[in-house]
Amino acid sequence: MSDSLSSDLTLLRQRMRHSASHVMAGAVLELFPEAKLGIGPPTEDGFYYDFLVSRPFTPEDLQAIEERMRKAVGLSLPFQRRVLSRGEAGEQFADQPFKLEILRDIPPEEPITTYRHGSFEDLCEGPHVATTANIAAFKLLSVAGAYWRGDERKPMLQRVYGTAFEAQEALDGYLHKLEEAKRRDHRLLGRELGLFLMDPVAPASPFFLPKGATVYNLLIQYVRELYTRYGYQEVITPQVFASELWKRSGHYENYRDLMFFTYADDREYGIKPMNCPGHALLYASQVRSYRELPVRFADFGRLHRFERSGVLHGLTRVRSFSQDDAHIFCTPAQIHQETRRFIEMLQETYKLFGFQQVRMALSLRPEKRMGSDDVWDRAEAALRSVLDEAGLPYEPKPGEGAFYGPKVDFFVPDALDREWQLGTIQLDFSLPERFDLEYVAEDGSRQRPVVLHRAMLGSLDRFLGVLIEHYGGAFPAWLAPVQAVIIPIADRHVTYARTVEARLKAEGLRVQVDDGQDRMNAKIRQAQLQKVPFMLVIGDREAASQGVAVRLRSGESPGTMPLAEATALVLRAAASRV
RNA sequence: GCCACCGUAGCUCAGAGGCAGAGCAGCGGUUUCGUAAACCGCAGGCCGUCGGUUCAAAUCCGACCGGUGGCUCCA
Repeated sequence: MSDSLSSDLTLLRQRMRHSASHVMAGAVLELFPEAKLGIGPPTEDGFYYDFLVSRPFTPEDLQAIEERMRKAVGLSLPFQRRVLSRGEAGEQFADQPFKLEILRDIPPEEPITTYRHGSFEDLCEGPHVATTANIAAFKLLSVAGAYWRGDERKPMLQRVYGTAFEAQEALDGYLHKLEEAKRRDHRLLGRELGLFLMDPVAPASPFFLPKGATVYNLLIQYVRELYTRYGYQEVITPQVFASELWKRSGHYENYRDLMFFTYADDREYGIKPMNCPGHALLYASQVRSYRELPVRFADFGRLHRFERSGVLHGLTRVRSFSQDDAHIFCTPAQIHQETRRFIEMLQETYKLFGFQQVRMALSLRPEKRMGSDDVWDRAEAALRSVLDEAGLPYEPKPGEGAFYGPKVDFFVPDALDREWQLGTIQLDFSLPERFDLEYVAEDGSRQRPVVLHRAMLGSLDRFLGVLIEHYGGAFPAWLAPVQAVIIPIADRHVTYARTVEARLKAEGLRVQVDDGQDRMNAKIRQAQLQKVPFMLVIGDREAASQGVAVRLRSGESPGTMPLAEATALVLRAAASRV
C-alpha cells in the first residue's frame, strides 16, 4: 500500500469513526433523553463519546444503543453542516452544559458549526462522511468512567468506546487482533509458562519463578555484555537511604507520594525509587578529572515506587522492579557523542528483539524549568543534531520536557503492532547542582558536569512482560528458560536420555528430561504448550544408534540425527540470539 | 486516587437463601506406548476478609482487601 493510499484510508476511518460517535450520541439521547453530552472524537483504533447519565451504562444498554445505531445507519441519513451564530448556538445547546462550556472556549474569530443527521445535531467542526450508511462496519466495545476534560476534579462521565471500519473484513480483522492480544496476555502466559506470579501480600510486586528468573537474568547478562563493549561500569548501591538524601535530591519534595518509607532508630528512611542520587554520591566520592569523563555508572538495583492502585497492570506497571539503568556524568560538550552512542546501542538491541521501527519523541523545555536558556539551547541542539544525524524520524514535543532537562523517549511496535515505550535518555541539570558535582577541567578550574539518565529496556520487569506478548510466550532459543526437552518414549530409554541430558548440559544448554509416566504424545503436547524450542525424542532406534529424533516447536521434524549433530543444532540456535 | 465490574479447589468455571460441584492440574495404581491429551481410583474448600439482615448466607446488604477495564498520574 502506498503512503498516499494509506493516509487516505486513515482519513476515511477518522471521518467514519467521528460520524459513528455522532450516531452513537444520537442513539443514546433517544434512549436516555436526559443524558448530557461530553465529547465524541475518533481515536487511533476507534471512537468514543462521553455522557453524563443518572446511572452507569450496563452491557445491555450498550446492546440497545448499538441496535439504535444500526437503525440510523440503515436509514442512510445525510450529515448536514450548519454555521450558527454564537447566540443561536447558545440557544441550541441550552440544556447541554458541557457543550456550552466548549462553546465558550471557541475563539471568537472561529465559526461555530454543527452537524446534523436525522434529529440529532451536535456542535462539531467536522468533517463527516456523507450519510450514516457510509459507516460500513462498526461495533461498540466497552464502557468506562472518564473525567470531564480529563481532570480528576471534574465530574466523571460514562465513556462508551466503539470502533468502525470501511469493511466488515477490516472490522473482523481488528476484533481478531484484540482476541490475539488477549491470548498473548503476559499475565496469563506468565502463569501458564511458570514465569512469575503475584500475591496480594505484595500488591503489584512480581515473584519470579525459576523459569522467569532465568529469562530475567539472561536479559541482564545480555545488557552486561553490551556494557563491556560500550564502556559502562556496573555498581551496586543501597536499597534504603535516610530521608536527608531524598531531601537533597528533591525527591522528598516532588516525589514523596510515590515513595515507600521505613523507620528505624527514630530516623526516617526512603526506599529508593531511582538510582540517581546513589550514583551522584558515588561520583562525588572522589575528585573527578575531565580526563576520566564520561563516567558511566550502570545499576540493576531493585526500585520501589508506590504507584496508585488504579494504574497497576501485570508486569507492565508494578511497584517493585529493576531497570537497565545507568547515569552518565559528562561535560556539556560530550552530550552529543554520549547520546549518539546510546542510540547505537539501543538500535542494536531493539533489532535483536525484532522491534523494527523505532519512533522517537524529543521533549523540549517546559515553562517551569531550571538551568539557563543558554544551557537549554545547547542541550536541545545537541539532542536534535544526534537525532538528525541518525536519520530517524522524531517528533518534537515543546513544553513536554522535565523541569530538569530535555529528553528523548523511544517507542517500538511489537508483533501485534502495539506500541510500547521502552528507552529513554534524559538530560539533567538539576542533580549536579543539588549534589554540587564537579570535575577539574584542563585549565584547573572546577566545572559542573551534566548527568544523562538513560535506559534501553526500561523496567526489566515491564520489558519481560512486553517480550512475553511480543513473542506470544515462544522465546527465541537464546532466551527460552528451557531450550530442549528430552523425551524418552518408554522407561527403558531413560538411561540414554540422561546421557543426552548430561551432554547438552555440559555445553551450557538448559534442558530437561521428561521421565514421567505419560505417553510420548502427551509429553510432546506438554513441551509444545510450554513452547520449548527443541524436543529430542528417544526410542529404541535412537538409543541403538546413539542419536536423537529432533522436533521443533513449529511442528517441523528435521528427523533423527547423531547426538553430536543435534547438540550443534541447538547450540547454534542458542548462540545466534535470533 | 476516581467510575464500573469481578473474587467459589493450584487453574478455568458452574451453583444465586436450605448437604460445596465439574473439567484440567496433583497424588496412587494399571499401562511402556513413535511426534499435540492412555485408563481406573483418591484427595483437594473459612465460597477474599470483617460486620450486618435472616430460623438459615457462597447466595441479600455494608465496609475493607485484592483483581479487571477505563480515566487521571508516570519527578
